[in-house]
Amino acid sequence: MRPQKVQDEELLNGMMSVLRDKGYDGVSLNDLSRAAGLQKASLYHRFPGGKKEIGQALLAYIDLWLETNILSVIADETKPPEQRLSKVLDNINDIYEDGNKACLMKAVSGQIGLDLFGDELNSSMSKWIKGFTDLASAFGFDRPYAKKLGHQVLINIQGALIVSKGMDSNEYFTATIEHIKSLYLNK
Amino acid sequence: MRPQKVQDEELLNGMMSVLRDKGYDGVSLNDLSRAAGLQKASLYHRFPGGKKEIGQALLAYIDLWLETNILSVIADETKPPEQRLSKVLDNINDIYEDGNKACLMKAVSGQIGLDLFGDELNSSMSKWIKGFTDLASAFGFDRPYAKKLGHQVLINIQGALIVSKGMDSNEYFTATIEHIKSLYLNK
DNA sequence: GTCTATAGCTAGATAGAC
DNA sequence: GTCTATCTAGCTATAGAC
Repeated sequence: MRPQKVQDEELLNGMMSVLRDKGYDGVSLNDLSRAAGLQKASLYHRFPGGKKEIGQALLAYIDLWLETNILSVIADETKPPEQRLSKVLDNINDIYEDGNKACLMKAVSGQIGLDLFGDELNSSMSKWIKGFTDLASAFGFDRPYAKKLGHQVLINIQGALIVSKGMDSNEYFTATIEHIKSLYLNK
Repeated sequence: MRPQKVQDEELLNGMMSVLRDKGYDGVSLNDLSRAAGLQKASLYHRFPGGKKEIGQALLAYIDLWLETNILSVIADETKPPEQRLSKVLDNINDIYEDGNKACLMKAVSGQIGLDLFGDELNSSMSKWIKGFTDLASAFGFDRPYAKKLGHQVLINIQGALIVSKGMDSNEYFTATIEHIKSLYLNK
């Protein structure tokens, strides 16, 4: 077996970046190939299903990030809820590079992306919402209000990323993270 | 002068719909041509600059909608602020079809769209924010809080549209419109 | 497993008839 | 002003050498 020139993680990270920047429709296999450090034909060896399979792999990769950096942190009942909130918001700042980097979910939310990845997108969003709903419950909010908070976290983050891009300033994202924190802390 | 087969408004409305659905990168001139009811070459007669000029025309068309249906409503001091709020939220529900239709600003918020239309996008978003900031001032909120509300309206609408698409349910959008209303009314 | 080369197609854009 | 026909470049995807 000839060894892989580029390991899975490095390859996925490179392609993830360019897919988030350009969106599923805007990114080409040449873009992905360059970002991965492999020729197009080699990408097809790793992902026989082509562009669609690459999209699925990246959505699965983000889903793993979500489980590790959001859901498992929230579910860790050995830590106080304030500490869990602080940690997940730090992780969110990291992955979105303080608001300068777009979200993969947005990148696949066009008509074609919904056709190809609708189920995966729905699943990831449901997990975000459920996680932040559970966190609100851990803070002691009643169930209806906890659900409202869960929705609002995802909505605010997605909206703040779009507005930060459009206004060419991450102040909107930064303020939104603080706003989310205050929603949980100001009882 | 041979008469136009399709009038400007009809043509722009058709192209606007498909551009919002597919995004700037995802929409083709064939798509736009079909939606406009004109052949590709005829589109180039109307818009010599091609796809880019069509994007600019549609952004200008939305800007006109924004002035008419949001900004001028908010600026109408002959009506009480509660009535202006109610009217602009109705108009927002209309243009986004109760959360089932994507936003043009999101459709051009990818890397290529930002390159081509960054200034126009920034200008439109600034107007949204300023409008809803002014509306908050009319409700009597102090300036810092009014600015915060202005940001939050745009962020919440953009986020709610993405989440509604991803979750395949407009309940998030509908709840967000109600949430925005409550932010202004609950002093 | 990776590569070069290329097939087959569709994209955006243009030429020229009417 | 609109149309059919076409150009070139880029796209996704594949073939086959190493």
